[in-house]
Amino acid sequence: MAAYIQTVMETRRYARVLARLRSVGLRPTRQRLGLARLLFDGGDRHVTAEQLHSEALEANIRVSLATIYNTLHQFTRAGLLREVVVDHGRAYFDTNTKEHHHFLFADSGRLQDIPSKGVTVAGLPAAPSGTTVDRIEVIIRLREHGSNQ
Amino acid sequence: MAAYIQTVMETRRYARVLARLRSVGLRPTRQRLGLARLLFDGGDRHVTAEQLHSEALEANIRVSLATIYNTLHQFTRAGLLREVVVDHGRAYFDTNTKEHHHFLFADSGRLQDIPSKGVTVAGLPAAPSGTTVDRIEVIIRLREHGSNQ
DNA sequence: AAATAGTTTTGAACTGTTCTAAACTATTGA
DNA sequence: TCAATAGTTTAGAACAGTTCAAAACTATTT
Repeated sequence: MAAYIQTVMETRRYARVLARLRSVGLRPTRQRLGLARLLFDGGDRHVTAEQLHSEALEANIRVSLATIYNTLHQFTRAGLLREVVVDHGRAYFDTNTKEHHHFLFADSGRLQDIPSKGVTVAGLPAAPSGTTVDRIEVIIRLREHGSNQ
Repeated sequence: MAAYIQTVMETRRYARVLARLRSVGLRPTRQRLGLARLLFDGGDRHVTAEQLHSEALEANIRVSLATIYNTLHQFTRAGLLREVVVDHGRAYFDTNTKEHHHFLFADSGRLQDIPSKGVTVAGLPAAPSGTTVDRIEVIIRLREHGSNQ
């Protein structure tokens, strides 16, 4: 019985992911389905391309790194992900696409959503003429104690 | 007379830059003096390593790119510069080391200080235990009109 | 089932940055 | 003033993350 329920759930998930890809005009290929499952099944998360790649391989989803990059960018363009800018040329992709901000653990480079809903940025000047605000990113850079410098 | 005044001013500037380097314990080498002049004579500015390198060459300050990187990091460690994090692994160094924020022109990658003094971030949660806030960075990502996509 | 349009792959290329070891230079103190 | 030293600079190789190009493959359309 447990196995049966498991199967039903899998089918549901599959259908959901599939619909999601269709709705943004991306063919539901084996790779994209697999990656979407890793990204969107479960809570919000942040991944780098490299991280997602190893996860995929561990989960027996055979994908090249180039496809990881393609897919992350396609998903981002489709609004399914949001790219977050952090140091040393490492891009994070965040499954939480709502306006929100981040803690950055400086030493480890790890990124974490800021839970509070109440964060606001006040006193901003108008966007320079000829431009519009795309989005506001607040990064709170943290220093971890113990392992100083 | 004009030439004389010019000379006096140059001497002053030189002395100031030199004192600055000494005060942070860096030997005033030809390269560091030259770069410091480019960075700190005149208003606040943002540069990438590459930019500063070409500027230096144009100004007949012969420096290797490796030294540019070394110097930018040394100056940053000494609190003379502040590193600002922007996309695609391009680091900007900002001569304005006071707490302030940035406009990022998405298309060109150009960075601009936010003039307003009044910007505040409210409603932040406490730093996770074991960490302290190093600094808060607000980046307002702008889309430029006309050249869409 | 064939034609097509879109996707994936490998591997090379590219960019920004760091590293290494040798050459060089400012500082110290005899 | 000169030699010893400690710190600095350099060229070039190495590296990491990312993008690109072209051929092989696959979903979709007919």
